Amino acid sequence: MRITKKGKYAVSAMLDIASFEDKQRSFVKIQDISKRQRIPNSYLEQILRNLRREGLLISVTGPNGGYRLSRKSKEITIADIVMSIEDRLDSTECGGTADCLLGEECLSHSLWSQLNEELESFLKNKSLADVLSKNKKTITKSSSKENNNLIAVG
Amino acid sequence: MRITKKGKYAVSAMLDIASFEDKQRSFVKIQDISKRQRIPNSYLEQILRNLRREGLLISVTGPNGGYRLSRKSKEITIADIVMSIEDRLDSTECGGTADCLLGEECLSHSLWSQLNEELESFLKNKSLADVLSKNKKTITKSSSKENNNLIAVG
DNA sequence: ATATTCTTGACTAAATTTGTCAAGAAATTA
DNA sequence: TAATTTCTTGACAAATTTAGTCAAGAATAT
Repeated sequence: MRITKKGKYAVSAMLDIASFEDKQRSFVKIQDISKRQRIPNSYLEQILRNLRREGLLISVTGPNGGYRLSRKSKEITIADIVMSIEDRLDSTECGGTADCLLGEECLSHSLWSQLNEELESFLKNKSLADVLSKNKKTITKSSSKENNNLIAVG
Repeated sequence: MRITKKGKYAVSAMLDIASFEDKQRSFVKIQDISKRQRIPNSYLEQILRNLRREGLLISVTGPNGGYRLSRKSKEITIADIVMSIEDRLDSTECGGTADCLLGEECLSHSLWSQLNEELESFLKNKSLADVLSKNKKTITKSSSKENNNLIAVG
Protein backbone atom coordinates (compact mmCIF):
# COMPACT_ATOMS: atom_id res chain seq x y z
CA MET A 1 0.00 0.00 0.00
CA ARG A 2 1.31 3.36 -0.84
CA ILE A 3 0.41 6.95 -1.37
CA THR A 4 3.14 8.62 -3.32
CA LYS A 5 4.22 12.16 -3.94
CA LYS A 6 2.22 12.04 -7.14
CA GLY A 7 -0.97 11.33 -5.25
CA LYS A 8 -0.22 14.09 -2.80
CA TYR A 9 0.54 16.50 -5.61
CA ALA A 10 -2.81 15.59 -7.11
CA VAL A 11 -4.62 16.37 -3.88
CA SER A 12 -2.78 19.65 -3.47
CA ALA A 13 -3.58 20.64 -7.04
CA MET A 14 -7.24 19.79 -6.60
CA LEU A 15 -7.39 21.77 -3.36
CA ASP A 16 -5.79 24.68 -5.14
CA ILE A 17 -8.35 24.54 -7.93
CA ALA A 18 -11.17 24.05 -5.44
CA SER A 19 -10.15 27.19 -3.61
CA PHE A 20 -11.18 29.18 -6.70
CA GLU A 21 -14.52 27.47 -6.94
CA ASP A 22 -16.56 30.53 -5.98
CA LYS A 23 -15.11 32.80 -8.61
CA GLN A 24 -17.57 32.16 -11.43
CA ARG A 25 -16.22 30.98 -14.71
CA SER A 26 -12.66 31.23 -13.54
CA PHE A 27 -10.31 28.62 -14.82
CA VAL A 28 -7.07 27.91 -13.06
CA LYS A 29 -3.88 27.56 -15.09
CA ILE A 30 -1.36 24.78 -14.73
CA GLN A 31 1.43 27.28 -14.38
CA ASP A 32 -0.22 29.04 -11.50
CA ILE A 33 -0.92 25.84 -9.63
CA SER A 34 2.61 24.75 -10.28
CA LYS A 35 4.00 27.92 -8.74
CA ARG A 36 1.69 28.07 -5.80
CA GLN A 37 1.95 24.45 -4.82
CA ARG A 38 5.55 23.96 -5.91
CA ILE A 39 4.79 21.12 -8.24
CA PRO A 40 7.04 20.73 -11.29
CA ASN A 41 5.08 22.11 -14.22
CA SER A 42 5.49 19.22 -16.60
CA TYR A 43 4.81 16.65 -13.94
CA LEU A 44 1.67 18.50 -13.06
CA GLU A 45 0.53 18.35 -16.67
CA GLN A 46 0.68 14.61 -16.46
CA ILE A 47 -1.22 14.54 -13.20
CA LEU A 48 -4.00 16.87 -14.30
CA ARG A 49 -4.32 14.83 -17.44
CA ASN A 50 -5.23 11.83 -15.31
CA LEU A 51 -7.65 13.76 -13.17
CA ARG A 52 -9.37 15.03 -16.28
CA ARG A 53 -9.62 11.59 -17.82
CA GLU A 54 -11.22 10.37 -14.62
CA GLY A 55 -13.78 13.10 -14.93
CA LEU A 56 -12.75 15.12 -11.91
CA LEU A 57 -11.65 18.17 -13.86
CA ILE A 58 -12.90 20.14 -16.83
CA SER A 59 -10.41 21.94 -18.99
CA VAL A 60 -10.52 24.72 -21.53
CA THR A 61 -7.72 25.47 -23.96
CA GLY A 62 -6.58 28.89 -25.01
CA PRO A 63 -6.36 32.30 -23.40
CA ASN A 64 -8.16 32.48 -20.07
CA GLY A 65 -8.39 28.73 -20.21
CA GLY A 66 -7.33 26.29 -17.57
CA TYR A 67 -9.02 23.86 -15.21
CA ARG A 68 -11.99 23.81 -12.94
CA LEU A 69 -13.70 21.13 -10.88
CA SER A 70 -16.26 19.02 -12.69
CA ARG A 71 -18.39 18.79 -9.56
CA LYS A 72 -18.73 20.82 -6.41
CA SER A 73 -15.85 20.55 -4.00
CA LYS A 74 -18.25 19.03 -1.54
CA GLU A 75 -18.88 16.20 -3.95
CA ILE A 76 -15.31 15.23 -4.72
CA THR A 77 -13.62 13.06 -2.15
CA ILE A 78 -9.94 12.62 -1.51
CA ALA A 79 -10.50 8.97 -2.37
CA ASP A 80 -11.72 9.98 -5.83
CA ILE A 81 -8.47 11.80 -6.39
CA VAL A 82 -6.03 9.36 -4.87
CA MET A 83 -7.61 6.40 -6.58
CA SER A 84 -7.34 8.11 -9.97
CA ILE A 85 -3.65 8.57 -9.47
CA GLU A 86 -2.29 5.67 -7.46
CA ASP A 87 -2.13 2.26 -9.06
CA ARG A 88 -1.16 0.36 -6.00
CA LEU A 89 -3.30 1.53 -3.17
CA ASP A 90 -4.48 -1.96 -2.32
CA SER A 91 -2.76 -3.29 0.77
CA THR A 92 -3.01 -6.95 -0.02
CA GLU A 93 -0.41 -8.55 -2.25
CA CYS A 94 -3.03 -10.70 -3.89
CA GLY A 95 -5.22 -7.80 -4.88
CA GLY A 96 -7.99 -8.98 -2.63
CA THR A 97 -8.34 -12.42 -4.16
CA ALA A 98 -7.12 -14.09 -0.99
CA ASP A 99 -4.86 -16.52 -2.78
CA CYS A 100 -1.72 -14.93 -1.44
CA LEU A 101 -0.12 -18.16 -0.26
CA LEU A 102 -0.21 -21.17 -2.50
CA GLY A 103 -3.72 -20.37 -3.53
CA GLU A 104 -4.85 -19.87 0.02
CA GLU A 105 -5.16 -16.86 2.24
CA CYS A 106 -1.94 -15.91 3.93
CA LEU A 107 -1.80 -15.41 7.69
CA SER A 108 -1.98 -11.68 7.38
CA HIS A 109 -4.49 -11.40 4.59
CA SER A 110 -7.38 -10.30 6.77
CA LEU A 111 -5.14 -7.76 8.46
CA TRP A 112 -4.30 -6.04 5.20
CA SER A 113 -7.86 -6.25 4.02
CA GLN A 114 -9.01 -4.47 7.11
CA LEU A 115 -6.33 -1.86 6.72
CA ASN A 116 -7.55 -1.31 3.18
CA GLU A 117 -11.05 -0.73 4.41
CA GLU A 118 -9.92 1.71 7.06
CA LEU A 119 -7.87 3.65 4.59
CA GLU A 120 -10.61 3.75 2.00
CA SER A 121 -13.28 4.84 4.39
CA PHE A 122 -11.02 7.58 5.70
CA LEU A 123 -10.36 8.90 2.22
CA LYS A 124 -13.96 8.52 1.12
CA ASN A 125 -15.27 10.48 4.02
CA LYS A 126 -13.22 13.57 3.27
CA SER A 127 -14.29 15.92 0.53
CA LEU A 128 -12.19 18.71 -0.90
CA ALA A 129 -14.58 21.11 0.83
CA ASP A 130 -13.96 19.40 4.15
CA VAL A 131 -10.23 19.80 3.88
CA LEU A 132 -10.45 23.39 2.73
CA SER A 133 -12.88 24.48 5.42
CA LYS A 134 -10.56 23.07 8.00
CA ASN A 135 -7.90 25.44 6.73
CA LYS A 136 -9.94 28.51 5.91
CA LYS A 137 -9.77 30.06 9.32
CA THR A 138 -6.07 30.63 9.07
CA ILE A 139 -5.41 31.54 5.47
CA THR A 140 -2.41 33.77 5.12
CA LYS A 141 -0.88 35.48 2.17
CA SER A 142 2.71 34.91 1.18
CA SER A 143 4.92 37.90 0.73
CA SER A 144 6.98 36.16 -1.92
CA LYS A 145 7.43 38.30 -5.00
CA GLU A 146 7.28 35.68 -7.70
CA ASN A 147 4.34 33.86 -6.17
CA ASN A 148 1.91 36.49 -5.19
CA ASN A 149 -1.07 34.24 -5.45
CA LEU A 150 0.25 31.79 -2.96
CA ILE A 151 -2.26 30.45 -0.56
CA ALA A 152 -0.50 28.97 2.37
CA VAL A 153 -1.84 27.77 5.63
CA GLY A 154 -0.14 28.15 8.94
CA MET B 1 3.05 6.62 2.96
CA ARG B 2 3.77 3.07 2.10
CA ILE B 3 3.80 -0.44 3.42
CA THR B 4 5.96 -2.56 1.19
CA LYS B 5 6.34 -6.24 0.55
CA LYS B 6 9.20 -6.23 3.02
CA GLY B 7 6.95 -4.99 5.79
CA LYS B 8 4.36 -7.57 4.92
CA TYR B 9 6.95 -10.32 4.83
CA ALA B 10 8.01 -9.20 8.28
CA VAL B 11 4.50 -9.47 9.62
CA SER B 12 3.99 -12.88 8.05
CA ALA B 13 7.26 -14.11 9.50
CA MET B 14 6.37 -12.83 12.94
CA LEU B 15 2.96 -14.44 12.76
CA ASP B 16 4.61 -17.68 11.73
CA ILE B 17 6.98 -17.53 14.68
CA ALA B 18 4.18 -16.50 17.00
CA SER B 19 2.18 -19.52 16.00
CA PHE B 20 4.83 -21.69 17.68
CA GLU B 21 4.76 -19.68 20.86
CA ASP B 22 3.18 -22.39 22.98
CA LYS B 23 5.70 -25.06 22.16
CA GLN B 24 8.18 -24.49 24.97
CA ARG B 25 11.75 -23.77 24.03
CA SER B 26 11.08 -24.26 20.39
CA PHE B 27 12.98 -22.03 18.06
CA VAL B 28 11.82 -21.50 14.54
CA LYS B 29 14.32 -21.71 11.70
CA ILE B 30 14.67 -19.19 8.90
CA GLN B 31 14.46 -21.93 6.34
CA ASP B 32 11.18 -23.22 7.65
CA ILE B 33 9.61 -19.79 7.76
CA SER B 34 10.90 -19.16 4.29
CA LYS B 35 9.23 -22.27 2.96
CA ARG B 36 5.97 -21.90 4.78
CA GLN B 37 5.48 -18.24 4.05
CA ARG B 38 7.12 -18.27 0.63
CA ILE B 39 9.62 -15.61 1.49
CA PRO B 40 13.00 -15.76 -0.27
CA ASN B 41 15.43 -17.19 2.25
CA SER B 42 18.16 -14.63 1.97
CA TYR B 43 15.75 -11.75 1.96
CA LEU B 44 14.19 -13.15 5.10
CA GLU B 45 17.60 -13.22 6.77
CA GLN B 46 17.83 -9.52 6.24
CA ILE B 47 14.37 -8.93 7.59
CA LEU B 48 14.76 -11.03 10.71
CA ARG B 49 18.04 -9.31 11.34
CA ASN B 50 16.15 -6.03 11.63
CA LEU B 51 13.48 -7.46 13.84
CA ARG B 52 16.11 -8.84 16.13
CA ARG B 53 17.98 -5.55 16.29
CA GLU B 54 14.75 -3.86 17.25
CA GLY B 55 14.36 -6.30 20.07
CA LEU B 56 11.32 -8.12 18.77
CA LEU B 57 13.05 -11.44 18.28
CA ILE B 58 15.55 -13.56 20.15
CA SER B 59 17.85 -15.84 18.23
CA VAL B 60 19.99 -18.83 19.00
CA THR B 61 22.71 -20.12 16.70
CA GLY B 62 23.51 -23.74 16.06
CA PRO B 63 21.56 -26.97 15.91
CA ASN B 64 17.99 -26.60 17.14
CA GLY B 65 18.55 -22.90 17.04
CA GLY B 66 16.39 -20.33 15.38
CA TYR B 67 14.12 -17.51 16.44
CA ARG B 68 11.44 -16.91 18.99
CA LEU B 69 9.48 -13.87 20.09
CA SER B 70 11.12 -11.69 22.71
CA ARG B 71 7.74 -10.93 24.26
CA LYS B 72 4.38 -12.59 24.29
CA SER B 73 2.47 -12.39 21.06
CA LYS B 74 -0.13 -10.38 22.89
CA GLU B 75 2.47 -7.75 23.63
CA ILE B 76 3.86 -7.27 20.16
CA THR B 77 1.82 -5.03 17.90
CA ILE B 78 1.79 -4.93 14.14
CA ALA B 79 2.96 -1.36 14.49
CA ASP B 80 6.08 -2.56 16.32
CA ILE B 81 6.90 -4.75 13.36
CA VAL B 82 6.03 -2.46 10.51
CA MET B 83 7.80 0.48 12.06
CA SER B 84 11.00 -1.56 12.50
CA ILE B 85 11.00 -2.35 8.83
CA GLU B 86 9.53 0.55 6.92
CA ASP B 87 11.49 3.77 6.67
CA ARG B 88 8.83 5.80 5.03
CA LEU B 89 5.61 5.14 6.80
CA ASP B 90 4.98 8.79 7.51
CA SER B 91 2.33 10.22 5.21
CA THR B 92 3.50 13.80 5.25
CA GLU B 93 6.23 14.90 2.90
CA CYS B 94 7.69 17.18 5.52
CA GLY B 95 8.02 14.45 8.11
CA GLY B 96 5.51 16.12 10.33
CA THR B 97 7.34 19.42 10.62
CA ALA B 98 4.58 21.22 8.75
CA ASP B 99 6.93 23.22 6.59
CA CYS B 100 5.90 21.45 3.44
CA LEU B 101 5.34 24.56 1.38
CA LEU B 102 7.83 27.38 1.52
CA GLY B 103 8.26 26.86 5.20
CA GLU B 104 4.55 26.81 5.81
CA GLU B 105 2.00 24.08 6.07
CA CYS B 106 0.71 22.93 2.71
CA LEU B 107 -3.01 22.78 2.04
CA SER B 108 -3.14 19.09 2.62
CA HIS B 109 -0.80 18.81 5.57
CA SER B 110 -3.49 18.24 8.16
CA LEU B 111 -5.08 15.64 5.94
CA TRP B 112 -1.95 13.54 5.78
CA SER B 113 -1.28 14.02 9.46
CA GLN B 114 -4.68 12.67 10.25
CA LEU B 115 -4.17 9.78 7.91
CA ASN B 116 -0.95 9.02 9.73
CA GLU B 117 -2.75 8.93 13.03
CA GLU B 118 -5.44 6.63 11.71
CA LEU B 119 -2.89 4.26 10.29
CA GLU B 120 -0.79 4.23 13.42
CA SER B 121 -3.66 3.66 15.75
CA PHE B 122 -4.89 0.83 13.57
CA LEU B 123 -1.52 -0.87 13.63
CA LYS B 124 -0.93 -0.19 17.29
CA ASN B 125 -4.21 -1.73 18.29
CA LYS B 126 -3.49 -5.07 16.69
CA SER B 127 -1.23 -7.55 18.38
CA LEU B 128 0.17 -10.67 16.81
CA ALA B 129 -2.14 -12.63 19.09
CA ASP B 130 -5.13 -10.69 17.81
CA VAL B 131 -4.35 -11.49 14.21
CA LEU B 132 -3.66 -15.14 14.95
CA SER B 133 -6.78 -15.70 17.01
CA LYS B 134 -8.82 -14.32 14.18
CA ASN B 135 -7.44 -17.06 11.99
CA LYS B 136 -7.30 -19.98 14.38
CA LYS B 137 -10.81 -21.20 13.80
CA THR B 138 -10.11 -22.16 10.26
CA ILE B 139 -6.57 -23.49 10.22
CA THR B 140 -6.05 -26.06 7.53
CA LYS B 141 -3.11 -28.18 6.63
CA SER B 142 -1.54 -28.07 3.21
CA SER B 143 -1.08 -31.30 1.35
CA SER B 144 2.05 -30.04 -0.36
CA LYS B 145 4.90 -32.52 -0.14
CA GLU B 146 7.84 -30.20 0.23
CA ASN B 147 6.12 -27.95 2.71
CA ASN B 148 4.51 -30.19 5.20
CA ASN B 149 4.58 -27.69 7.99
CA LEU B 150 2.60 -25.16 6.08
CA ILE B 151 0.03 -23.33 8.06
CA ALA B 152 -2.45 -21.80 5.73
CA VAL B 153 -5.70 -20.13 6.42
CA GLY B 154 -8.75 -20.38 4.26
C1' DA C 1 35.60 -32.18 14.74
C1' DT C 2 31.52 -31.65 12.41
C1' DA C 3 27.16 -30.23 11.24
C1' DT C 4 23.76 -26.80 11.95
C1' DT C 5 22.10 -22.32 12.08
C1' DC C 6 22.33 -17.51 12.62
C1' DT C 7 25.25 -12.93 11.22
C1' DT C 8 27.14 -9.54 8.48
C1' DG C 9 28.14 -6.49 4.86
C1' DA C 10 28.41 -5.53 0.34
C1' DC C 11 26.55 -6.09 -3.93
C1' DT C 12 23.12 -6.40 -7.96
C1' DA C 13 18.86 -6.34 -10.51
C1' DA C 14 14.33 -5.01 -11.09
C1' DA C 15 10.71 -1.99 -10.50
C1' DT C 16 8.77 2.29 -9.51
C1' DT C 17 8.65 6.98 -9.06
C1' DT C 18 9.62 11.32 -10.52
C1' DG C 19 10.30 13.90 -13.56
C1' DT C 20 11.41 16.12 -18.79
C1' DC C 21 10.59 17.39 -23.52
C1' DA C 22 8.95 18.55 -28.03
C1' DA C 23 5.47 18.75 -31.26
C1' DG C 24 0.66 19.49 -31.71
C1' DA C 25 -4.22 21.01 -31.16
C1' DA C 26 -7.79 24.22 -29.58
C1' DA C 27 -9.47 28.65 -28.43
C1' DT C 28 -9.23 33.66 -28.17
C1' DT C 29 -8.32 38.12 -29.75
C1' DA C 30 -6.94 41.51 -32.93
C1' DT D 1 -5.81 35.19 -40.90
C1' DA D 2 -2.04 35.55 -37.66
C1' DA D 3 -0.37 35.56 -33.20
C1' DT D 4 -0.76 34.21 -28.58
C1' DT D 5 -2.19 31.48 -24.90
C1' DT D 6 -3.03 27.25 -22.84
C1' DC D 7 -4.03 22.53 -22.67
C1' DT D 8 -2.71 17.52 -24.85
C1' DT D 9 -0.10 13.71 -25.94
C1' DG D 10 3.29 10.24 -26.05
C1' DA D 11 7.69 8.88 -25.51
C1' DC D 12 11.72 9.21 -23.05
C1' DA D 13 15.29 9.50 -19.10
C1' DA D 14 17.06 10.02 -14.44
C1' DA D 15 16.77 9.09 -9.74
C1' DT D 16 15.29 6.45 -6.08
C1' DT D 17 13.58 2.53 -3.83
C1' DT D 18 12.57 -2.13 -3.39
C1' DA D 19 13.62 -6.72 -3.71
C1' DG D 20 16.69 -10.08 -3.62
C1' DT D 21 21.58 -12.45 -3.68
C1' DC D 22 25.90 -14.09 -2.05
C1' DA D 23 29.95 -15.54 0.33
C1' DA D 24 32.62 -15.70 4.28
C1' DG D 25 32.26 -15.94 9.16
C1' DA D 26 30.84 -16.87 14.02
C1' DA D 27 28.33 -19.47 17.53
C1' DT D 28 26.44 -23.67 19.45
C1' DA D 29 25.37 -28.59 20.16
C1' DT D 30 26.68 -33.27 19.94
